[in-house]
Amino acid sequence: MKQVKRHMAIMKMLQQEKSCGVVDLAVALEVSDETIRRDIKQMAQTGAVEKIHGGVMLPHASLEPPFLRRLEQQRSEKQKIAKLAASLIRDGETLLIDNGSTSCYIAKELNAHRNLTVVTNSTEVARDLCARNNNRVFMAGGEIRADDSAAYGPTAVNFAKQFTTERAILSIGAVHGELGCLDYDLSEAEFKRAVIPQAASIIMVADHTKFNRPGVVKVCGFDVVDMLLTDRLPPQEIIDKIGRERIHIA
Amino acid sequence: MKQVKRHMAIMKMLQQEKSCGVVDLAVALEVSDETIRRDIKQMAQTGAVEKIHGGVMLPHASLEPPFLRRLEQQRSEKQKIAKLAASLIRDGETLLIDNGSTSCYIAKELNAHRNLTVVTNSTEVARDLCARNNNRVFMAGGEIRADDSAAYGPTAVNFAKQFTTERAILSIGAVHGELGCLDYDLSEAEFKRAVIPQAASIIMVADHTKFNRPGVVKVCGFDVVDMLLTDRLPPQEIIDKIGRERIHIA
DNA sequence: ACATTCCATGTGGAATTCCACATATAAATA
DNA sequence: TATTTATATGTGGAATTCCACATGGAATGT
Repeated sequence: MKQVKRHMAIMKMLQQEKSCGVVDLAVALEVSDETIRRDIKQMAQTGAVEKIHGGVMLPHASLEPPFLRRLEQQRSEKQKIAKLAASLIRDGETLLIDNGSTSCYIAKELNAHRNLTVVTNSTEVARDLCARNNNRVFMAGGEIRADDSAAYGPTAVNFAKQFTTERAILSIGAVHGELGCLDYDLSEAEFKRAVIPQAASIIMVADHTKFNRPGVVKVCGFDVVDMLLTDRLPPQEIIDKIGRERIHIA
Repeated sequence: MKQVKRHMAIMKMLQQEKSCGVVDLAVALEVSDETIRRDIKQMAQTGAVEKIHGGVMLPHASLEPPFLRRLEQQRSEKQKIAKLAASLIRDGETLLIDNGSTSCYIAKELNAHRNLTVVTNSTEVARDLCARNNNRVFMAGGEIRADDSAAYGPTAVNFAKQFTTERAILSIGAVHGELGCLDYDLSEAEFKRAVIPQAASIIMVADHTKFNRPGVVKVCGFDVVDMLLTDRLPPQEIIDKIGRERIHIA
């Protein structure tokens, strides 16, 4: 069984059992204890699970399983994209970062940057960045969604609209050759639409599984996208619409 | 050397070294390895430090050392007060919880409660409670202070003023027989003053070290306090002012 | 097709952690 | 004061984790 499959399997088992032993997992997935330990180590680094002596458990007081699962999907691709994003950002910039699994990785990759000014609706991003390197963090208020512990709705939108930033980094749910940038959730889409005019440069981040997926809510066309950060070259029609020079492969 | 002293010593050493080995600590503090491990275990439960194989380190992306230190001071007292607070709260209540070390413990103790509606300016409290048991959490936005990752200022105040709750649970910095309830920070005091009229019942939480301390900013008199939760009986003049029946000892 | 490189996995020994029990010290009670 | 109770600390053995190295297989390049 492949590594990625195992990680998903471990996540699934954790939702039923809330904690699993290393030996049990090794037997169930037919690999050595040590391999399970290495799996666990990687997953713990991203915060998807928490290590305990002799096994794993879901993180103590943290995000809901659906979000944790999204965090694990295409993890290595998202981490590569995050590294690329971090390399584009210089110390002292002003950023708007919305909520999304890739955004969480970006926040972690920005751990060496200094004097950033960050506007976000994600408690994850806020907590990661505010305690570091003289950054300033402005967090949008509102009702915190249990799913991903981020704020949406008019309060969050109005808060974010106060700011003008050099860049906005947006995790997009789907990129479609005909329809442009789409999302699955209305609140998320509305938040993105509201902040797009506030940033001088729009950076979309999306791993390759987002290409030509069936999205639900339109966020924007390709014309507003200044950069698309991804892990593979998208289908030709998307390249034509965005322009090859604006697409950066991690 | 006493347990509490050791914990503080470990915190201090961590700020210089960022990670310490169990054996090194055991030698330095002249106790057995196992004792250090037990210390570490307790401290890790509160989130003050993070366990690693063979030692401890500061939590990956978390609060600043000053707040972590406050979290460790009078830990067992604060935990007792938190348990008492949790026992007073019933499922389904609406609460306002401000930021403070005791508040963080209260949020953790509320892990079994269901259907709570919580208004807070603390990302710690918000994250702890939003992912649990069908709670609804409303987080105040604004600039996030690096020290304790909570929001203060007019944005946070105006947000909180929208709500009316059954109880407000406030961590108070100092309780003075003459002056009433005081705080050390103007922003914190202003936030508390703003939310006091919004709650039907005001619960102050303060461990015994807060009694007759020299506070800086006045928050309110004793007349608005419906309950004082603490770990020891305060000096007589405070008892007279608040009324014995309103003081609850954990 | 072959060689090379890279990454995932398995293995054994050393270090570390956990657990149960014994002992010592402090706090509470009669 | 003496007795009890609770809490903190030390000890030894079993289980667990880490680390370095060896092996196998997949991807890449020539």
